[in-house]
Amino acid sequence: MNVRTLCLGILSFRQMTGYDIRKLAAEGNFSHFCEANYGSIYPALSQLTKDGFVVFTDEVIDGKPPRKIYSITDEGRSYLFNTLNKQPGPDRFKSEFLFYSLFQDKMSPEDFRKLLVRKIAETRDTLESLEKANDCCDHKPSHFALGYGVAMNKAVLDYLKNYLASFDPTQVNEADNLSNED
Amino acid sequence: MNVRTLCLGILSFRQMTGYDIRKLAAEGNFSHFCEANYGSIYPALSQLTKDGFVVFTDEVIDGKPPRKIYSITDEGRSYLFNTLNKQPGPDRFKSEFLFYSLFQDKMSPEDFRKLLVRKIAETRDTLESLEKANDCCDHKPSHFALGYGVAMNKAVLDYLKNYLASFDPTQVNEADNLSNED
DNA sequence: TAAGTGATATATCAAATTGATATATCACTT
DNA sequence: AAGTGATATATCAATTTGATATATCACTTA
Repeated sequence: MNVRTLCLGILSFRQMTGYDIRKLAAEGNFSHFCEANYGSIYPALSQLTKDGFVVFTDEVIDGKPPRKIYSITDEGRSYLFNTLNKQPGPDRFKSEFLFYSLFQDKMSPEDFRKLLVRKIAETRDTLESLEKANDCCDHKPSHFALGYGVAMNKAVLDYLKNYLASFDPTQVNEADNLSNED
Repeated sequence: MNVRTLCLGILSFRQMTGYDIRKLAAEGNFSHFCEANYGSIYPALSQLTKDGFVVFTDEVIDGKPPRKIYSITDEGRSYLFNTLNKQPGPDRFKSEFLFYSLFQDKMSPEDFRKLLVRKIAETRDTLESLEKANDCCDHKPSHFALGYGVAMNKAVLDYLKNYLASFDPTQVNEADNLSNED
């Protein structure tokens, strides 16, 4: 699935700017199962416009910077649902943290413990953000995806906490004082 | 983390060919937390050779196709461990399946059920492969990474099974007859 | 024994994507 | 008045993907 389909999918919910799409796809709760940046979103929107799958209106309000508000067309909608009839590709999971963990025995125990503590804090933040989104959101299909993320991150958090406990039983709650924003 | 660091890390365990690296990084149990293809691995190995971080010997055995066997150098090792001292980037998770699931209410229940059943089979296969690798492997740090994958996939499998049950209680075990290889 | 299939192995390349950066306006605080 | 951070569009080098080309070897099958 490419960024064009991603944009089309997001625009099928409501019209918005490229900036909005990027926020959903790189920071918002969409970002937990897809990703995209300006460098791929803006070209994708140009291509989709050329193909007639989206249209945009130039919003020029005096005293405000101009925006392009994109909406999906009927052709875009049928192209999207056609794509959705194909088999989805496999999930992709990449973890630099796990790669680092392979060299655990080449680091000082102290360094690896720090890595663990940081990861626990990061996972807890992700989990909280997903749970919060799940509470707020009233779009039923989104609950399924958010719940998937919650289940996954809960399992990971448990796993990491147990490992930290076995690693150094006195320090289990240190991650409580660390936020992702550091 | 780029493919150069990935290659360096893999070569720090033992010398091997580009083909071997690709197998580990795209099909083997490494593939569960990092990914790479020929198109990035071979250029990476060229660059690493130019930088003096790896060296290769041309293995020319008569009656066998020639191979380039890459090994990490001392400079490569210190460059690697230097990289490993930096903070790892966040985990990345992308799921075309979850993106599709957002349009659940735009599909027939039958189509979405098929998607679910397939995903359950896929997850079960991944889980089995990780558990098997965990049993065979005697490299301690790898157990941590494999266990992480096991925990994650177990949670996902449970979640999907429960959802399928609530979706259609009579069909929970249908996924048992489906393998990933279809 | 000849043909075919699948694994091993290196390599390249167009297309897609990332990650960073440039530019500019607006809202808000200091 | 200056500075910070959010909004917004856009571009681009570097990286990566995904596909393909080429060739050999091991194995099975006809």
